[in-house]
Parts: sequence; structure tokens; C-alpha cells
Amino acid sequence: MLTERQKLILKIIVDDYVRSAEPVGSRTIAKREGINFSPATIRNEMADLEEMGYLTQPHTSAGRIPSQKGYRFYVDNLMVPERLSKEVVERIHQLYTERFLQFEQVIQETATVLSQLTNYTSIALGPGFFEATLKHIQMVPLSDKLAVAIIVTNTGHVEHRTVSVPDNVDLSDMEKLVNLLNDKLVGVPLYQFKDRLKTEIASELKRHITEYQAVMKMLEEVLISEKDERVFLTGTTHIFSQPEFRDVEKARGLFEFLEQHDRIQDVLSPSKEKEGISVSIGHENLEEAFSECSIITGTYSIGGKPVGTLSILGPTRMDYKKVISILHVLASDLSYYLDNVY
Amino acid sequence: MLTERQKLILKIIVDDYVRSAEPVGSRTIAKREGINFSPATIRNEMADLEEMGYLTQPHTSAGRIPSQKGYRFYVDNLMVPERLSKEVVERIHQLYTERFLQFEQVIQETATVLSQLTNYTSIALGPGFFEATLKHIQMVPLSDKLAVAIIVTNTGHVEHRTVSVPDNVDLSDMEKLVNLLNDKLVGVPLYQFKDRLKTEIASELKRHITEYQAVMKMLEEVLISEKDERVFLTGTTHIFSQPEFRDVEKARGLFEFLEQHDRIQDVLSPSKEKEGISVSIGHENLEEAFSECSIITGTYSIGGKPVGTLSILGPTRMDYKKVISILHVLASDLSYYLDNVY
DNA sequence: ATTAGCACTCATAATAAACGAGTGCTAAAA
DNA sequence: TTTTAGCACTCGTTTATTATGAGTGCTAAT
Repeated sequence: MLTERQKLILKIIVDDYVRSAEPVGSRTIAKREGINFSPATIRNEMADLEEMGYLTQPHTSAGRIPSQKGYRFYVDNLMVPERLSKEVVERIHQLYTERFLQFEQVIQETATVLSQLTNYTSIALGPGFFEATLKHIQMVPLSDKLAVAIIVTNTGHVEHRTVSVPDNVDLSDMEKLVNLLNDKLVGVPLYQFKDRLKTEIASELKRHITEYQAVMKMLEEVLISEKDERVFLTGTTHIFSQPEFRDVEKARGLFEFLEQHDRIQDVLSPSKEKEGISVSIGHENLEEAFSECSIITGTYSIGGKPVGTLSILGPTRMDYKKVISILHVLASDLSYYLDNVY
Repeated sequence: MLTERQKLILKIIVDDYVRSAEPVGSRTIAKREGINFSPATIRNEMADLEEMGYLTQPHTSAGRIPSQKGYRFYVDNLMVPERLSKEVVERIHQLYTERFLQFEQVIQETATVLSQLTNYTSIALGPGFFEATLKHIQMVPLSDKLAVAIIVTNTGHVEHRTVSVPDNVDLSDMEKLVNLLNDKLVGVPLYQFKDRLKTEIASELKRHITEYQAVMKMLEEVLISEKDERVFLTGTTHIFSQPEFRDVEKARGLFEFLEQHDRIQDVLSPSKEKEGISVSIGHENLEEAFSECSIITGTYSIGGKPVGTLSILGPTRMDYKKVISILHVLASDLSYYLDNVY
């Protein structure tokens, strides 16, 4: 267990190092207000803190920097959330007085503001539409061979894909088909499509349509989507501002990972997060690419149900108190906004 | 005018420098096969080439590197397109034997392959749908206040946006409206929507619908889109492999630009390019961010009409002969593929 | 017109020396 | 027992110094 003084010193070291990116020495700490013990005392405490694993030394004659364990303790026990400036609060509220025409646009703009306010890279995961229910389905023939299938959900999300129409299926068949699908599927959540297709729709289809097998195959293509969420990545260039990524090779590792949106989804998918804000420090991120990064994730919700995540990606030397405060306000304001609109 | 020998030397320097990224000295050139004059002679020629502006010297005691003028001459007069290896040709053909479900997917995959084969960043501009004609328009009400408007073009492209429905407009009004729009607009290219809306549709609307003004406003939102094309960016991390971007600040400049898709569109928009492949070297790109880059752009077309571009972004020290060969095959194969499908 | 020869340039690498921030330890003070 | 002044020591960083060598330009001979 840490003494109060050790906690104080650890907190000062984290705060200072986060700001300056320079190892913190005993003299620096001693000069801080509220400190009335000498550098030598501090050195002793620091040696203890290092022994316990909260601090490390880049080299013998340098000051101390927090270890990942140190950051973890800081986040869990020491950090005081930052009071947001008027400007920041203003910026956020202004954002949600706008009216956005597309669902995606709200998320995109939120991610942009999040990145601007924090000066870190932001990653937003768009709402998974598996949960959403079908509002309308439509098939628009392009030629005798191709058609566009369009799915509209109750959240206003539009999915579409182009499919090839089986031979011997004509316009009237298509019309029948669309009516059937709307009949059977409106109000049904997208993740249930697969089941419904095999049960109700299959039997109904057999009765009305001759090209049963081919049409079933087409419907599978139309109804069963792989990808669930969309990734909105903003402010990736902030990575270059961090001294820890001054080395091109390190920056490269991150960028390479960030190009793979599917893997980002795996890491940040909202199912994995409990509600509220969670912090993942260094190796706590299982992804090797993030071993020197921290990720702070908040969920946003519609009708109380978490549907997506807002995350900040930065070095472990991250301004946790600031980011968490901003993320908190932003996530709840976004949820509030979405509740009012949907 | 350059003598044959000067051309030969310039060509060797470009080829060598592109490969090695090191200034090329007279001895290196002299050792090459087919060279039967001494380093001293080569030095004289190089001095002349430098005076004429085709070469520069990083410093007094270094070899020569091509200037932007040198690259330009190389591309226009000296370059011999590279013969593609079997593997490369195979990879491309294999790509287009797949059947893609979404239009965007073809473009995306093409960009990916382009980047993989060249080891540079690729930028594809999706087909501008301004040229495309309307196939079907649909409005799906989400609530009494919101509706999703969906536009399907003859190319299978789907545009959609959420709009707020004016008060006092009910379901039957909406139905009338959709029928009217389909009546008047099917077959019309998207860029004509603005005009048609003001003329034909306005008058028709006045006759049938009470909330004339509000509905007109909504239709403006629905029909008039700002953004034209979509940007597909692939292999941005290849930038890190280039020694000229070993400096983080330079890489940053590029990445910052590449985040702004609207500005990319301005630079690469197909209207600016004549058909075929065009090369833009260094400052020939008016964008400051690209002053040390070259961009090679090819257009792809549907039905002989250029609709989008495929581009490669790399340092001016780019393997022009290789990239141009690959781009050539890829652009024409893509066009061929699209012709067959649409 | 070409080329051998040679002095000269200048980026890069290697080595050494000076600097200084910060430490750990010891012994004295509180 | 805790705190702190004092001091020797460590080690990364900076600056200066000196090779090294690739490559040049020029001149004079071929």
C-alpha cells in the first residue's frame, strides 16, 4: 500500500511527465507548491516507488517516468478529472445544436470535435445496425441481370448492395418478392434475418416462386451482411506530434494498424466495453501495435442501449484527466442528441 | 537539344537513382554495360546536363541526381515502359475474374491491388455520379418528422440522406411526391436535378401540394448533393518506406493533406485529366504538400466515357516506368470490367 | 574529343572531451 | 526514527576535432 506522500509524489510525476514528456527529477518536484520536504526525501520515496514498480528510470542519471502500472494507479486512484474550460463546453454544445442530415454525419462530426479538443487521434465506431430493425426493403432493377437491394432501418441507416438477378426472374417476380420481404421482415432486427430467411421466408417462397433456389441464394447475399459497424478515424496526424512517435518506424506500426478497419472494430467493438468510460493502458491492449499506447473508450447509446463507441488513441503518456472529461461530456451529449432524434 | 550520349547518361542516372536513392557518380555510370567512355568524359557531360538544368548536385563532392526537369525529360522521352512480370499480370487478371457486389468494392479492390503492386500510395476517385442518370427515387418515412430519401442511379450507385419532413405533410402527400419525382426525373442525369426542380417540378408541385414552400425546401436538400466523388486511399504507409520521408515532419505534411478528401478531389478530379495516363512531377502539382511528390494518374471509363481516376502518389524519385505500365493495364482492365457489368 | 592525373570539397563517421542533470549513499540534524 | 545536506558518481547530450572517402573540376597529355 502506498503512503499519502508516495501517492502525492506519483501524482506529481505523472502530471508533470504527461505535460513535458521529460523524466521528472527530485528537484523539480521539491520546487512545486505544497511540497515541504527536500529532494533527498523525494529521492528515497522515488526509489521505493520504483522498487514497487510504479516508476522507471530511462537511465541511471535521469529522473523518473511512470511505468504502465504507475499510470494505472494514477487513473484508478489519483487522477482528478479536469474542469473543462468554457470554450470547450461551448464548442461541444454548439455541435449538437446543428441538425445533421445523415446519421453517419453526427458520428463523424463528433469524432472530429473529439480529436480537435484533445489533440489526439479519435476513433468512433458507428452504430451497429444489427440491433436496428427493418423499416423498409426495396429492390431496384438496373438491368435484366442486376438489381440494387436497399435496406432502410428504423435508425435511418441505409444498407445497399448490388446483386445479380437469377435468370427467369422477371419484374413481377421481383415485385412479389419485395412485398413478401416487407411483409415478413419489417420491424425485425437485422440480426434475425438469417433465421427468418431459412424458416418463414423459405416456405413462403417455395409456394410462389419457381426459381426458388436461385432466389434464395440472392436473398442470402442481400440480407446477410458481414460488416457490422463503421469506423470513423480522425486526426491521425496528431500521432506525429507525440515525441514517442518521432521515430518513423514506430509511427508506421500504428498507421499500418489503423489502415485495417476490421481489426480496429475487433479491438473497440462496444460489446466488449461495459457502459461508461474505460481506459486501456499499454500492454493492456492486447494488440501489439498499441503496446505503447493508451486507449480511452466511451460508449454512446440510443434509448439507453449502447450502440457505438467513441475512443481516443494516444501514447501511454496521455492527458488522461483531460481526455476523460471531454469524452464524458461528448458521449453523453451525443447520446442525448441521438435520443431526441431517433 | 541533348546529344544521344547525354540522353543515355541522363537515363542511366534516373534509373539508377530511382533504384538506389543515392546520388549517382561518374565511376558508377562508367562501369555500366554499354558504356565505353571514361568517367572524365561522363563528368564533362554531367556538368553540361547540370548547366542545362536536368541534374543537380546535393553538394560539391557528391554525384548527381535528376532535377524535376530531368524527370520530366525522362518521362517524356527516355523512359521505356517496364515489361510486367507474369505474376503481376496474373494478379490483375485474377482480380477481375471475381464478381463484386458493390460498385465501390471494385474500385476499392483495384486501388488496393494498385498499391500492393507498386508499393506506393494509391488514390482512386470513385465514379462521379453527376453524370449518372436516375433509376429510382424513394422516400421512406422513419417517423412523422423524419424520412430517408434514397436515390439509385443507373450505375447502381445509391445516395441517401435523412431529411426532416415538414409539418402537415402526411403519408399520402409523400407518396404523391415520390411518384411525381419518379415521373419527372427517371432517366435524368443528377447534375440536371437542380434545374428540373426549379422548372417542371416546382410548377407541378404547386398544383398538387399545399405545403409547397416547405416541400420545395426539403426537395432541395434531397436532390442537390455537394460531394460528387468518393476517395479511396490505400497503402498510405508506403510513404514511410521512402527515404525522402524519413523526416517525420515531411511525412506529416503529406498525411495532413491526405486526410482532406475534398482537397484530394480537387487535385485529381477526372475532368482535369485528359484521357490516358498523365504524370505530374514535383511542383507541377500546384499543391504545396505535393511539391516533392509525383502523381501518376490514369482514367477509367464506362462506355468510353471517363468516370473516375486511378492515381499513384510517390516521391519524385518514383519508378515511373513500372508504375505507368501497371496503371495502364489496371485502368484498361477496370474499364473493361465495368463495361461488361454496366 | 577523350582521358589520365591530381588537388580539392564536403558529408559522414569516429573519437574525445566537457557538461550537467540527476542519482544513491552516508553521516549529521531534527 | 525520519529528514536532509553534502558529495562522489553515472551517463546521456553536446561540442569540437580529426579521419575517411566518394566524387568532383581542371589541366595537360593522348
